Amino acid sequence: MNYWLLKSEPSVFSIDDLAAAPKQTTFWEGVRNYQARNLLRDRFQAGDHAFFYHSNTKIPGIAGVVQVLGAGYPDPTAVDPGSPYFDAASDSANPRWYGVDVKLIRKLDRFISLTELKEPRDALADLILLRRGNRLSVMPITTEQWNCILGLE
DNA sequence: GCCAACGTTGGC
DNA sequence: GCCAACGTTGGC
Repeated sequence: MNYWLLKSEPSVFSIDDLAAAPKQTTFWEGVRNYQARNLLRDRFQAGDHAFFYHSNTKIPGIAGVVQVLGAGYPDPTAVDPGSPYFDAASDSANPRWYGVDVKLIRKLDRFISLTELKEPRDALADLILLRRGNRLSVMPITTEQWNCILGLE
């Protein structure tokens, strides 16, 4: 059982989009960064939990909690020429990009903004999200960090 | 919209 | 393998 944080731009796919999706489930597609890919491919397991983070928006922050439904598997959008995530250099016989299925557990009662997460707090001092220059869109969260953030809610 | 920080590409 | 150029991310 692992904890993660998944970033999404709400203008592309928001927590409300997930809430409105069939079975409140979606394939987490379009991740095109190798470090994030390695996590999706090698570390994600059924039953893991993740925060749904809204990035690149007016008030960035954590909007909800999702459950990982299974291990990562190849991202079909990588080999779909019609997809905005198409990667001409990828190859379905030797997949380069991975994603996972996730299901909404719940929207947070109270949105936790990045500003609030940045308030000095020992438990979140090492949160990857807060590292200077961090751009990872899929990152691990420790149990302590997870509990601390849920405690803020 | 700006731009700092970062990742990737490709010439050499 | 180096590194300049370029493209992207994402907070502000």
